Amino acid sequence: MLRISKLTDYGTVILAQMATEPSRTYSAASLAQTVELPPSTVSKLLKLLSRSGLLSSCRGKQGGYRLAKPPQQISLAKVIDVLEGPVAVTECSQRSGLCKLEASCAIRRQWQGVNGVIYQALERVSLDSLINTPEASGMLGVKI
Amino acid sequence: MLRISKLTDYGTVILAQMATEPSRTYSAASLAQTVELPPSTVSKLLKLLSRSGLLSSCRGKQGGYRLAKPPQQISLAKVIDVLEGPVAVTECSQRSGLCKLEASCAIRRQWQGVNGVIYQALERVSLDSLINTPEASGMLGVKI
DNA sequence: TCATATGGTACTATATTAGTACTATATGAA
DNA sequence: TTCATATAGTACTAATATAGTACCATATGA
Repeated sequence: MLRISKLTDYGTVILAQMATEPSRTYSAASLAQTVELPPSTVSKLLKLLSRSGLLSSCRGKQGGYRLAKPPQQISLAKVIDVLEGPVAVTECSQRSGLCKLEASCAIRRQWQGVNGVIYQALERVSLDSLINTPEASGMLGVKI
Repeated sequence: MLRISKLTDYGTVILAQMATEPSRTYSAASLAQTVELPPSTVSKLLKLLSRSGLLSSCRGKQGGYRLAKPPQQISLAKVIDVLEGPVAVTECSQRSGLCKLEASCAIRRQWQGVNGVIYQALERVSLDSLINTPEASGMLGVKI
């Protein structure tokens, strides 16, 4: 499968929505309505994104969330990192000491190479390119 | 995280080991010993790999498993596909009808593009390159 | 002062993953 | 023929991770 979690997926949908009007402030409730997800789930995600600095927030009446940076400067790699931890295709590509096979493993370095390539691909995709690249084949300049 | 499962990871370790002597027949027990994993787990993986055609098997004395194809023809993408299902970074990149947001989702096509790039990277790595490319930076011809 | 909105935390339910055990079947050699 | 060896299939349990929800605290501005 090699899948990101549903919550991370939701997070990208929410951020992409916010990127359509980057200077606007969105309440959790209104975002939940537009992206058609449970308010509690959207709220949870917005809190996480805010705490990690991807969003800025304001409480009280007229409060809400907005992008802390321009959509060009927020990558999928960063979003994944914030919502589910660093991109690590295998245990050993995150940091050493996690996998007990490490010492005898013959292919650790190779997996790290693969991980690097995948990370780069995710880093090249910004919120901006997410909403302004209608063709899937236009992503990353690669034919699929 | 964006991680493959531990079992899939183990699978690549086992297959890489088998690729060092592609024509040899390995018993589950001997493989378990060399890769330092529980025999029952190794056995489970070998059964799965055999059933899906990546390995051929022979029962009885002197029996065991061997690669069904040359190491150059077995890719990480295929191994992942066999052990945990098709590479699908998001629900919607596997096939339509899985994600309820599909109709209104603005970024589905973009995720499919990202998925395609990742799939290609995994398809370019064969068991052969896994054991014959000591430098992580040599993987896929990309600097990391 | 009060409705609105985020901040933090804790909890529960569900799903997935990992690991193990057991029985059946095939092979080859003594 | 017998028996040790080895895979085939299945089912089960335990552990972990994920998803979803609820509650109360705190800040804001009309």
